[in-house]
Amino acid sequence: MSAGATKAMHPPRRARARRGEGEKLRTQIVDAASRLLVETGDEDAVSIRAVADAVGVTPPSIYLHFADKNELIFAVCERYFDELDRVTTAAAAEADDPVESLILRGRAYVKFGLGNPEPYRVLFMRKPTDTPITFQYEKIMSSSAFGHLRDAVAGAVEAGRIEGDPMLVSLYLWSVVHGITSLVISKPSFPWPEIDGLIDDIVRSALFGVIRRV
Amino acid sequence: MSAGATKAMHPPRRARARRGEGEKLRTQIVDAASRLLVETGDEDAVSIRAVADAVGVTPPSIYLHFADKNELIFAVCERYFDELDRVTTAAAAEADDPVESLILRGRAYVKFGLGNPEPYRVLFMRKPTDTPITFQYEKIMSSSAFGHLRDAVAGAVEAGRIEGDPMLVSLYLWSVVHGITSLVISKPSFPWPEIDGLIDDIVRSALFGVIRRV
DNA sequence: TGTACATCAGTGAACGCGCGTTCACTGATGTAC
DNA sequence: TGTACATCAGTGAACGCGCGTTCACTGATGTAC
Repeated sequence: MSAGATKAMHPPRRARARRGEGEKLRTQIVDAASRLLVETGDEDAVSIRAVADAVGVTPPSIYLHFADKNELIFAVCERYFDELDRVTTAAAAEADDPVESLILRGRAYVKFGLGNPEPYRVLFMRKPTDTPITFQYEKIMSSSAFGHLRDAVAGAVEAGRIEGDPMLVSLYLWSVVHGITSLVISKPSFPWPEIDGLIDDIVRSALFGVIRRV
Repeated sequence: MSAGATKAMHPPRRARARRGEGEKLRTQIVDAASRLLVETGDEDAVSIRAVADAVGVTPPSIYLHFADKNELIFAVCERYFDELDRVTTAAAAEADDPVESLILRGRAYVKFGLGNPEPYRVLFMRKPTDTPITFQYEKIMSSSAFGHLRDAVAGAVEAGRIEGDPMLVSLYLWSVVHGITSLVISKPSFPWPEIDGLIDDIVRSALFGVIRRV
């Protein structure tokens, strides 16, 4: 047994950035943290030490770019939040009909969550912390992704396809897609039916209801 | 400054149980853990040490009744899970009409969650752990509270008031109530409308849909 | 063209913390004789 | 009625762990003169 082989293998030390390129490390840190979050599927695995190790630097280097761990996690969140907005917007654009577009948007939301369960958990299922950062994050929440949903709903209401207050309907639809997403993430061993069919069924039920009309 | 006053005040040491009454401690431990969970609103605050302290015993005593921390948390979960089943069943019994009964059941579910946010989080928003215990818990999941919902939905379908597969409709309704409950718990700083009205609106939308019928 | 120097991009070692868990033990209490 | 003893219900002290964070430092690199 050769000495050192039993110890954890470190990736090669990262080459020091050239002068004026110190900001490169920041991006690499966020990259590594995102990768760790997805690969381990465990927020707790994204520790300062683990991230530093993944990048190939020492833990104190993280503090050259982030005031504390929260700020790093927040940077990771921001990325996935933007990505969620992108995929739902893209999906919604696939249909001209406002109702069909909402269905596509809902489906894309759930699929994003199930495809990125740990990021989704961090974004929407975590305990709210008491930092000002989190407050900003809440502001983001109420702008992009949710804002686009609200606009789409408002359009459907104006077109006479949906009835109700656009804000309330949007909160309702968000609840539905978040509900199934977070349940499947939290309870993978529950005997779920085939997932694509389930998503479709739920999104349609949300719009059309389940009451039998006589 | 009197010596000792600056240290954390310990509650009086618990009197040792009489012979044959060792099981009393078990109940007291679960009581204390539940209380801690609710009072601190933070699962992480429910540590072996904190629970032992709250009961008035030393940490190793916990291991006289629970194999590990997981088993203790599970005992606490079981309690709240039973309570959830109780309150939803009671609420549903308040109406004869099957649809109205479902509305009451849904409302009670959300109110239970918002009234016990940290227990609700532990029950339904946690990461699934890989212990056999958790598997049992999943079995419980599929029995009592969810089982009662499914029975109620099946009844409404048989009565011709609701259409669809009872299992799918139940999953759908669960998604809706879980969705709004968990969002409000996770995002308290989101600009929610008045909560009772919101719950009612969402539960009704879930049943009747939001599509305008021409 | 050469050299002193400020600056930048990090490093190495350590801090204190609270955690779950283990292990050998103790002292009160009921029971057998 | 008295005493030895097994059992029960705990205790006290310690273990190793990984964590976030801090602090004084180093060594390469570009720039001014």
